[in-house]
Amino acid sequence: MIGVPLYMHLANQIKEKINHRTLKPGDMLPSEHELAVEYNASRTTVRKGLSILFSEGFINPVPGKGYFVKEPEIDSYTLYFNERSCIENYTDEIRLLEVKLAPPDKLIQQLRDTKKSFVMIRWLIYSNKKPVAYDVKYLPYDRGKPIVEREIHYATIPEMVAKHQSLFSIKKTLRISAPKATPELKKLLDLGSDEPIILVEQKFLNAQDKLIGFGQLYMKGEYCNLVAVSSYRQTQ
Amino acid sequence: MIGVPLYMHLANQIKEKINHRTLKPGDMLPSEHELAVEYNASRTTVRKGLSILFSEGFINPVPGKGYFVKEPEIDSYTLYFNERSCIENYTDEIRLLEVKLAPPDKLIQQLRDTKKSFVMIRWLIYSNKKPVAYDVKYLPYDRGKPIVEREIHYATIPEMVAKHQSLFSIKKTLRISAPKATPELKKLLDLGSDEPIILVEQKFLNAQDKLIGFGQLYMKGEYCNLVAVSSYRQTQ
DNA sequence: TAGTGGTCTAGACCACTAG
DNA sequence: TAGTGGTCTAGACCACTAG
Repeated sequence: MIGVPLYMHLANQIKEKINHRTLKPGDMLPSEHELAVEYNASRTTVRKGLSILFSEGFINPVPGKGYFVKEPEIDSYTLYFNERSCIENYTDEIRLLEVKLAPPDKLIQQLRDTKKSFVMIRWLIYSNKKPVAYDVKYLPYDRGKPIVEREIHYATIPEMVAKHQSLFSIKKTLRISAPKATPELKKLLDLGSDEPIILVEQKFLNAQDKLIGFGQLYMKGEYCNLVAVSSYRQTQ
Repeated sequence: MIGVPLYMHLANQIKEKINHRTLKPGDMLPSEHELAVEYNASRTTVRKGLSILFSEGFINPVPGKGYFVKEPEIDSYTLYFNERSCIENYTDEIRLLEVKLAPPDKLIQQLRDTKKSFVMIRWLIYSNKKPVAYDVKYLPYDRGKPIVEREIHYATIPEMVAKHQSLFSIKKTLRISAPKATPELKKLLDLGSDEPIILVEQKFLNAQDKLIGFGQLYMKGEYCNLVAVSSYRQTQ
């Protein structure tokens, strides 16, 4: 145990007790004072160890009472997604279909809470000369700023808005579904009759709740890679 | 600003500077000492504020150098999933199809790193008297423990293993795909010719990397609800 | 060598809880 | 009233960085 700080040692020991069910959800931990005596540590050091367990979701402090073991967050997963990594391994070409002012779509009407104009950009993504995904993005259109740059390289929505926008404190939503293919989509992706597609819709709001980007990525089922893993809250 | 602790005030101010791009990714923050002078606070209090910004993913400390603003984690989402909430709103009945020892499936062979036996449990989930989802679960089979209890109520994998297992420090994986429907599936779910399905596969490993549960949930596309949101690391 | 963050102590005062 | 966690201070000693 050389080199392990005292607060980390304390955190690990308690974590192990929780994993081994010596401490169960709802149980109260020894008080900060008791732990300080047990580990021959100052109260400050004990608190540092406990704050780790708190930030990793193991315990909850209740002022005036004590620390309690939480219920584990079993339903929570972390999903990493962007338009490129979701299909990139398979692609060999990306073709820009169109850049234009967003049409008065039903969908876009709903999204447009501001009076801002939006640009619609459509791409087709190819693998082995065959289309495998169809990407539609809607981005706010500023008169002053040119949209030509957006035509040059394929990019994710965050990459496209990064120049005018901080990407901290952004609210994101991602919706995954398997819609029936429309005739247009069947033509674009050259779909077989039974061929399933996955649709991933992205929505980005800034800290002031203004829409800064919306995207729809339609992928042939077999080219789509969506994996989520344990929410791993590690402090160290 | 009454009632806001000093460390929180400091954290909020710096957070705002990062959001407003006064501080940009890669920039170095003032040193702990400088911040202590600026906020008329002790170094301990400054460190507490900075530790919040660290745990929320805004900054990274580099020993001997200083604190640096991180790149925002734009691709990371939080997804809440369990078998019930993903379709529950639509269901009116859940029928147990079968409980038996897991067959020597290709799939199961791969998963079985241990010599343990597995039970297979199959369910059909109905809405409006029509099947909308098909659920297959594989759970470790202990000779000593009865599996009858597993037949009675429909439950999620974590709920089923919770009695013999701590749910802390579990490794979970979730894979989302849209496979072509097999003839068996078409029959079970009474699928139309073009009707898309979504498959969510869950895998649970315990802290010792032993498989403690595997599940496949096939849903009719229109009954499936999969939404992920910003990974919101809030300390307060 | 001066400056940085990392660990740790021993204390103070506070609001809240529960008998 | 005794015990709990929450906030905060002023200090010590350390390893590491970079000129």
